[in-house]
Amino acid sequence: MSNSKIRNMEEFAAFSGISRPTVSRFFHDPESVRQSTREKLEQALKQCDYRPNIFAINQNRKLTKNLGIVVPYLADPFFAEIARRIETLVIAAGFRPILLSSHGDAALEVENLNSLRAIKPAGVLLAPLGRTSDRSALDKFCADFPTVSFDANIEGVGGTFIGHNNDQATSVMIEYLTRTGEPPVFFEMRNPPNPNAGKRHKAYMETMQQLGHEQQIIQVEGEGWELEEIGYLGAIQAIKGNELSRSTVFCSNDRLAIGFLTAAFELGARVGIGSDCDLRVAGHDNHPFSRFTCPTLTTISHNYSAIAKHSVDTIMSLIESGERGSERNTELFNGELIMRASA
Amino acid sequence: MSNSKIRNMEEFAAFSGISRPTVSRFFHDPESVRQSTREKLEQALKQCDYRPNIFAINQNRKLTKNLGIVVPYLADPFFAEIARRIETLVIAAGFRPILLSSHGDAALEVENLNSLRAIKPAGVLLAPLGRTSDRSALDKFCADFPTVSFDANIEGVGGTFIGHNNDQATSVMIEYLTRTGEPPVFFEMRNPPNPNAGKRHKAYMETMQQLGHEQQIIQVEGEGWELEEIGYLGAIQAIKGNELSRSTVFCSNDRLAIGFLTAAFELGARVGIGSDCDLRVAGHDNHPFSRFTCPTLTTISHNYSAIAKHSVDTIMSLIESGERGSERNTELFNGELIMRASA
DNA sequence: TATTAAAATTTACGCGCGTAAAAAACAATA
DNA sequence: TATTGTTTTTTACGCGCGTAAATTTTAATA
Repeated sequence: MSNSKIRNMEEFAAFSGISRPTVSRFFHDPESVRQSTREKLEQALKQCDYRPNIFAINQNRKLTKNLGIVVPYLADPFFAEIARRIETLVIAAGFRPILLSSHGDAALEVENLNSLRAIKPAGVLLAPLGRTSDRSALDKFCADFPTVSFDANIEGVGGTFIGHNNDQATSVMIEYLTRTGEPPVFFEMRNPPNPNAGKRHKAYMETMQQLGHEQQIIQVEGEGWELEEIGYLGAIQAIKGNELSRSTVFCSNDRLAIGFLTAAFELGARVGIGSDCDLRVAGHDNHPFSRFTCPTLTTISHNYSAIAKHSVDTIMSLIESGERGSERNTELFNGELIMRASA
Repeated sequence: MSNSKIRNMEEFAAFSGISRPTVSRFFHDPESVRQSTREKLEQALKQCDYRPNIFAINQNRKLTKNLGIVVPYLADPFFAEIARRIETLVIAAGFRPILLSSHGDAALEVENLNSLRAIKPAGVLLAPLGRTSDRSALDKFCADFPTVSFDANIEGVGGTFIGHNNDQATSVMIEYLTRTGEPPVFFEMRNPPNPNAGKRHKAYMETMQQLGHEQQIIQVEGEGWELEEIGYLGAIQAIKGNELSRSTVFCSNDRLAIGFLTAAFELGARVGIGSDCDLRVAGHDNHPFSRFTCPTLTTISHNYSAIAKHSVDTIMSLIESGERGSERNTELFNGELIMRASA
């Protein structure tokens, strides 16, 4: 490599012997220049490590290559996992992912969207907080930028929603639990932060009714995203207080279930599918940690890869078409029963 | 709010009745303009929602307000947790955090640093991958930007390192385990991805020798960051193969310990501190999930808040002083014993 | 009121690149 | 070789803002 004192595109153009506008086109899309020109430029690139200034690019282009990803709580491995998959796909599509977490805070969610405004994203993949979200702020944002929402569905927000089929998943789990034992009690938060909880509640009620079983719901108190702790405290109370009419428990999500297992273990209740067990506990999500609970957690998995892929594909086609995705589509992917030791 | 068709600083200056250079100074530092001027501008801001174009700002300022944060594996709740704390502090300091995860991949780590180069960060907080990192790439980066490394210490990389005192933490745990029972066997990966593992190994050897106890180390196979799985498989083998010379196990980190607990549970080995238990298992890190394992995991906690705060403080003072932090300082924070049920 | 220091304004230039229009060079046909 | 369509070059402007220098206004002091 020669002395790499190339400071801008002007100098690089001079160095490579190609005019600056052509160089500019080359960096925008290498296929848009003649092959012989492309080879010259690639050759020149090897001899000095010039990179176009990203700020100057974004300032002047109407369409940036920035793609915002907003998740409600990145410290939750579930979101970390799906964000990781999405990031990878976004990079592969030639875009720059900007990953932001709302840390469970509605004000920060709005702040994140404002941050994104400033970098003129080509599109945004948004997993909203849900109940606590500032709807009008989300609405405004979706009107200004191509947005695809995933995971949490807030009615009317965003063009397309890509998510998990809570109805199907819930009914599959109930049927499995019933066939292998008895219908479950449903264990959930009274005020869940995430909208999926409401769907699962409804699905439980309907499925149980269809199957002709009595519904029982245990709603635990607690606010925020410390779901394991909330599940733990609620389970202690439910078990100690003999609130469970049956010995099979279907938790609204895996994090609550993890807390439930901790409580059961502490109280000496044996959890598992065997006849020597006191309780069966199932979860929902296939949380990355559910493989390592004691006992391992029977759960329903999201179709992570399909949701990630479809979300990215959708936002890409929205970006290409130049639309906002005004007509509201909803695409749901079925869950998959993961049979483990806990139920 | 009046019609907010303000498109740039020029128009906003006209709207507010203040000259553009003064407006520019105001956005850079509100304290740098006279109070009466400040009030006028704040008033104007309420009537239209103008924001300076961040690309134009960064293009023209030599010093941006961008602060890069690079972690090796964001899907690990440990890093998610520390990243969350750091992000919050960075925002409070008036900087824009850019959080990047290397997803356990050395090539992506280099790619992340290149991405950061493009946005001319004022400084970077870097938790390197460790063993697999491209040292020369990291070195180059640190020479070009003020960098503070945290969590994983690669000798000679970066100016200042802020981390966890593995020596102190390890010896505290060994002493605790010994006093309440017997000295531990050490359970670790043969090829750990993270440099802390090496320090802990060394600290175990030295402390055991000092206390006059026989050292026993179990090294499990496996590559990558799926630590729970690696710990699980290794524990199955160790327990089944009767490889444990003592019944007290000190795992190199909590994620391995979580896998160990899963294995022990599956094999019917009772883990806990009581005399009716077969095994005692301790971890290291106070991983967010260690409170919810079965049994809950006795561990040594990092001083998360101190490490986060000190890392941010250090990079801020580096940025202010305009130095690269060439002299190599190392600051370690002591761990804290967290006594739970597993040991 | 005169003096002085501080703050704001005016004017003007530059950052690094996108992009449009016209002219020139090139490649592929007839 | 002439013709035609494609690619590149030349020229020129603009994006939105930082920033420097000189000037004017304002506020604080004597």
